[in-house]
Amino acid sequence: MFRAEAHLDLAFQALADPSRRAIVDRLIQGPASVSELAAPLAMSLPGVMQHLAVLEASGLVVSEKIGRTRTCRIEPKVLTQAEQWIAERRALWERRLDRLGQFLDETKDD
Amino acid sequence: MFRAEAHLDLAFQALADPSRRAIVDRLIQGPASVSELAAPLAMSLPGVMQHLAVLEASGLVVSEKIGRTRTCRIEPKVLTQAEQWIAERRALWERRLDRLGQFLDETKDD
DNA sequence: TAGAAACTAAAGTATTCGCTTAAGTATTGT
DNA sequence: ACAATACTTAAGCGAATACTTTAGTTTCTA
Repeated sequence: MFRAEAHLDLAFQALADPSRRAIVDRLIQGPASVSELAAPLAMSLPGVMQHLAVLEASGLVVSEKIGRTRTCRIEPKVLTQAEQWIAERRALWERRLDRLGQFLDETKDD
Repeated sequence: MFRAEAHLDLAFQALADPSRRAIVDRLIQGPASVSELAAPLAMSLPGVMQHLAVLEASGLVVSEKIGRTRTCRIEPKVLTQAEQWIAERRALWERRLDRLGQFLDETKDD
């Protein structure tokens, strides 16, 4: 059974962890190696690798290995999809509030 | 130890589950009781309650019990904060691409 | 006032998550 | 060739998740 929104599960799940958001933050500045990403995190290298695996599975990050170093970079498409899911809901919510306010205005003289 | 971004952990974590996103989707249309939220979900009522607890803990949803029914509604503030976290990163990424393109333009005549 | 309705609390379970340490495998510099 | 560098794999472990069933409590309604 396939769900169309399954990629949003992975994206939001990936963003739910502060270490992974820190990695995204770093990669926003530009590509980085695994060790560069690991340096500021109080964690073993395999721990960082596992976070990277989650980020890659979600499509937020892509990487390529050249020689002995793997270079990671942001793939903004999924970031945009997650943003849009929220933006659409917020827009719907605001539109509903508008209709509600309009209704109250129209019926306030009774 | 308190982290300023801890509420983002909870917000993204809450949004990472399809049942919880379905609840948010429903509440965007307007307030609903627990049973109304549970009806479309293939899950026991306590299961739905647990999802609601996660949503309330994240601040995405608030609820109030009147008589024997609890009415839930969306609280859009946290939704907006999550959206903004992503929007800021995407903006930074695009700004970086712009600078990169500009640099390449300025140095292309060699 | 008895019973149905709407939720709530508690406990159990299988799976997943976020780490760890230990032991690899390639690549690269001397 | 040898050692250092940069990652990778595997296994293990405690805590958190996502449910379940069972057994309540409170509040309405006939």
